[in-house]
Order: sequence, then structure tokens, then C-alpha cells
Amino acid sequence: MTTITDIALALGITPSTVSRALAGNPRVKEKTRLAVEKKAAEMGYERNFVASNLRKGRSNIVGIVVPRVRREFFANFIGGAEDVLSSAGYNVIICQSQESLDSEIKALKALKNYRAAGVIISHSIESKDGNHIREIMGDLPIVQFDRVFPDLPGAKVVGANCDGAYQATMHLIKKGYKRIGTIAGYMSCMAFVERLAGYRMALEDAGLGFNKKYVYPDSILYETGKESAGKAIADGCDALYCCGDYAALGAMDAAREAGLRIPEDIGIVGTANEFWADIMTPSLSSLGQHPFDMGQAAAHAFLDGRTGTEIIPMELHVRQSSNKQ
Amino acid sequence: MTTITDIALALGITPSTVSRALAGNPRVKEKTRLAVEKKAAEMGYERNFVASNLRKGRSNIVGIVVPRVRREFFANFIGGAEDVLSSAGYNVIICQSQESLDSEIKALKALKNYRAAGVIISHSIESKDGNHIREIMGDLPIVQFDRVFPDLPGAKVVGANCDGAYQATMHLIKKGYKRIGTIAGYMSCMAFVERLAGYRMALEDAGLGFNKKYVYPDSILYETGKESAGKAIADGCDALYCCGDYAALGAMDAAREAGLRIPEDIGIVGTANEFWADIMTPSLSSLGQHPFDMGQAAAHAFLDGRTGTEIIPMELHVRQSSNKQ
DNA sequence: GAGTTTTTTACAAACGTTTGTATATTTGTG
DNA sequence: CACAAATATACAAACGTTTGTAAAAAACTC
Repeated sequence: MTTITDIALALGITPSTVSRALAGNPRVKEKTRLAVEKKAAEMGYERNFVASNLRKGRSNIVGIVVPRVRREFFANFIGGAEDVLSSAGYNVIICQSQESLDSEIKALKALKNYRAAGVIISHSIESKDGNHIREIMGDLPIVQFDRVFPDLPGAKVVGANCDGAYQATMHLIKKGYKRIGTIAGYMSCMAFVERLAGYRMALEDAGLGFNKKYVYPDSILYETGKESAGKAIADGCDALYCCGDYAALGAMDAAREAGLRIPEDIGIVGTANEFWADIMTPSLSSLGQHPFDMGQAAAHAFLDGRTGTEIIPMELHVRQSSNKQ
Repeated sequence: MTTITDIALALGITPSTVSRALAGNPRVKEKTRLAVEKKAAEMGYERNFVASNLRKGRSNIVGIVVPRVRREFFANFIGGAEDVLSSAGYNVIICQSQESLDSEIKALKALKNYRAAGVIISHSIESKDGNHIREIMGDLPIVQFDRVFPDLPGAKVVGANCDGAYQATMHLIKKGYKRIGTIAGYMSCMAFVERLAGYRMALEDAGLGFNKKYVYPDSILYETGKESAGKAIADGCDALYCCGDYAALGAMDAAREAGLRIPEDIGIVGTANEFWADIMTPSLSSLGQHPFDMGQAAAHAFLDGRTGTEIIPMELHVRQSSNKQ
């Protein structure tokens, strides 16, 4: 592999000049720079990032840490972020925490060890606060998205969870459902807390009143969603706003097993707008985020060194599962 | 950050001894090694991989390059590979080619620049041969999976595509379908060629004969699948073996739009066993791979430096879309 | 054209590790 | 105890960049 020393030798100049020339440093003469660039191309030179990173103490790597890549939301978020970051000259490393704190810590440490330029993260369910993130990453830029710790400084990109859940719940109310429960997520996670707040606000605004009994938390998977929905049905709920589509799917199965018709006897709205929500029968109403836009926004926040919180609107997709006539 | 020099200084020994001690080199005395390990832990030392990689000329990074992470198959494959590789002390970098040759080349170059220890790859649809892979990666170990170039040396892990497609087609035959077409993939890609071969073999074995007219290639997306299925229906097909579930979904919609009942009037089998195949109405029969196992197999092939081709059986999941009574 | 400023290049050290060779220490042998 | 062999550590160079400082070359100034 060609090195800058090879180029320097070939041109009778020093490696430092070559390095500066390739970096576009104004300290090298235009003519020299062109000669270097030509020779570099000729010799097929490619910068050794490992050496460069060692010397500079930081790399052009940005790590993206997500619970799982196969979720519609995270996959599309990654797409949006990759787009922006790679055209800005960064290399993106994708890490999965698999919802485990240990894996998340491992991934962050690896990124730190590789001197990542920064990290874009949506924390695992097991993470109760952001101390480990700050501790491991030190003063490296951290952009949080979707699941964020508000006390952790740095940029944040989130969906309008409260507003979205308000919309979803209000939609159920307008469809005439009376006893609306919620299959909620983990209260250690902001996003879920906000959705619960939106749900509550809608009920109160509509004069239906909020009843803690109809909140079934810690249910984001098919299994837990189904189990919680079973309880909700026993408790007499005639509609459910679910914090996730997998939980909503579980809820639909619970309803069917209880002999209820969807949406006539029970209305169901999920969250995330997974691909399959649209193709099931009945199709699943879902509160969608804009993952691609959020990915781009997070990447820009990183690039510009921004530090505030950006809120991206959510969008309710009304389908059959809540469309009572 | 603590370095080996800090540890050496603290213990009154040299960095080289510290390095060897931490690497478990038998040239250092047991007693010294223990002292070093203790001190290292005490000082919170973590090896600087960048420096280590520079000196060694290679890293502990393994790159996994896939068309897209959100496909059930690839996501689960990555899970299996990550499992094995990270317990073997490797760091995994996930790259998406988005089915584009350019992105694939870019990802491979980045991996090479970071001196990856090897790469596990399923090539993009745009890649017509493996020359770019070999050229960029040089003599680094390459493990191919699912979509492989047979002429590229190195380990390969593939599904039993021919056998699987044979099973799927034979299943349709046994269900009494007579004019079975196939929504096929790209013939530049081994996996799809093999599936076509299995389809053909089943028809011939059953004495139904193979008719090129009923092969509709280059259709792996919803849109292309739907379009091709439209033609197939016009051509009188009463069953379709589709090389992918997204294409199969398109085929189902084409059938519905043509006023056909599934599975009574037309039987449909997909490939990949996506999550949603099971939850639609009618549920979609699908030929599934074992992505997690394949990921583990690929990781082991890399670790052991194996070089042959491993074939993982496929499994037909019979559901409503092909279950004619 | 001597002195000053500005531009351009060279020199050298540094990033933190690994590893071949040399030296020091310990152990074993007669 | 002298000498050889084996073991353990130290020394120093190297990986390929980047970057502060010094030196050389060019461009001005009077």
C-alpha cells in the first residue's frame, strides 16, 4: 500500500508537505499541491485512517447505537443518518444493544476505543439513566434520539410523543369508544412517559377522565402486549392505544381470543407504523414517526454541533383496526 | 487515558513487558503478569485499539456487508454472526450496500482502510461479479453468504436454495395446482438461479414440464412482484412460487385485483419467511432460511479459516396462501 | 542590494502499541 | 564455583500520520 512517504520520495519532497497538500492546507503552494494530488492518484494512494486517527486522537467514525436494527423505525433512522454523515465524509458504525445494558456499554466502549468522533444513540430499555453513556464517552459529542435521557447534555431528536399519543387517543374518542385503555411502555423511558401523558391529556380534554386502572405498562412486545390486553379486556376496555405495534398485534390476538370483533367491539391503535401494519387484516392503525427525517436531523445536529432538542411531528395512520363506523 | 507506558512507569518496568504481560505472552514471569494485570485494572487501563491496529497492521474488526439491515433474513443473520464474533473478541461493523454497487465498494474500502480482519458479505444486486471484492480486500479473509459468487475463493454459507425451491414447488403440485409459474429474482445472482433450478426440477419430476414462459424474472420487490404476477395471471398461472416475500405480497395484491381467491383460485408461496408472513390474511406460505444459524456458521467459518461451502437446509412454512383443500 | 516580511518547505517529535534483538538475571550442570 | 542454558526483562525501532518549530526560498520595501 502506498504511503505519503512513498509519494514524498517520488516527488523529492517531505511527507509533511504531502500530508498538508492532501489536507488542502494553505501552507503548501498550489503547484506542489497539484503535483501531490496527481502523484497520489497515480500511485493509488488511500489515507491510512488508523495512523491518521492515532495521531489525531480521533477518527472520522460516527457510531449509531440502537436497540435493534430490524425495527422499521431504527432501520429507517439509520438510513437517514447514514445518508447525511457519509456525504460529510464520516464512516458510520452501527451497533445493536439488543435492549441490553451490557451490550450497550460494550458498544460504547468499542466506539470510544476506536476514537469515534461522536455517537448517535437510542438507549436500551435496561438503561435507567445516561450516566454510563457520559462516563464512557467523556466529552465526545452525543446525539440522543427517540429514547432520550433529558438530563444528559447534548443534542436530542425526538418525536412529538405527547402530541402524537393525544391525536391517537382523541381519534379513538371521536370514533365513539368509551373506555380507552393504554398498553404502555416502560416508565424509565421518556418517550413512553410522554405518550402516556398525551393519552391522559386527551381523555381529560374530552371529559372522559383518566383512570390509572386502564394503564397497562411495561408492554412493548407481542407477548406482553397480549397479556396486558387480556387484562384490559377483562377490565372492560373497548379501545386500546398501544405504545408499539408489536404490542398492538398482541392486543389484536387477545381481542380475537376473547371473541371480540375489531374494530366493532374494540378499537386498537399501535405506534411505529411498522411495514406490516398496513397489510394485515384488519389493518392496524398506527401512530408513525418520521424515522428517515429524524436520522437526517440527528446527523445534522452532530455535524453542526447543535445542542438543543428537536421535535419531529408524528403522524396518525388511520386504518381498519380503529375505524368503527 | 492510561497507557501501557503509565503502567510501566508505575511498576518500574518497561512498556514492552507490560504489553507482553497483557497479551499473555509466556516470556513474562507469572508474578510480573499478575502485577501488571492488577495495576492495569487499578488504573482503568483499556487497550488503545487504534495504536494496536496500526502497529499490527490489522484490527479486530470484522465487517458485515449486507444489502439492507431491515430484512428479516439479514437482521437475524447479523445477530447470529455478532454472537459468535463478539465472544471471540472481535468488533463487528455493519454496513449496508442498499443494493448499490457503489455503496458496497465504499463500505469495503472503509473496512480495508480500517484494516478489518475480514469481511462477511452478501453482495448487492448491482454487483455482477466478485472482482471488486477481491480487489479491494486483497488477501483478507472473505466469507460470502446467501448471495455468493462461486468463483470468488473463500468460505461460503448458503441456504439449500435448489432443494428449498423444489420443496416449495412440489408442495404446490401436491396441492393440485396445475400451471405453476415463478416470480423469480435476478439471474446474476446464484441464489436465484438455484431457486429457479429447484422449481424446474420439481415440475419435471412431477411430469408437468418446464415452460420458460412461466418464469418472470427480476422481481424481488413488491412493485415488480405485483407487475410480474399480473402477467402470470394473464398467462393463466394458477400458482406462483415467488423468490421473495415482498414479491409474493405484490403477487397477492395482483391476484386480488384480478378477482382471484387465494388459495382457491391461485396458490402463492414466498421466500424468506418475513415476520409478517404469518400475520396477514390469508397468511403467506413461505420458504424460510435459518438466518441465525447461517450467521453463526459464517462467523465460525471466518474464525476457523475454513474455506469450503456450507449448505444450510431451508424449511417450508405452509400457511393459508397455498393451502387449497 | 541589504534588510524585512511573507510564503513555502524541511525537520523532528509524537500518538500508543508491538516485536525483534540484546542484555540481564536466574537456573542448572559438572 | 565456573560455565552453559534457560528464563525474564530492557532497549529501540517501527506502523503512517499529523503538526509545531525551524529553516530556506521568494517577494517586498526603502
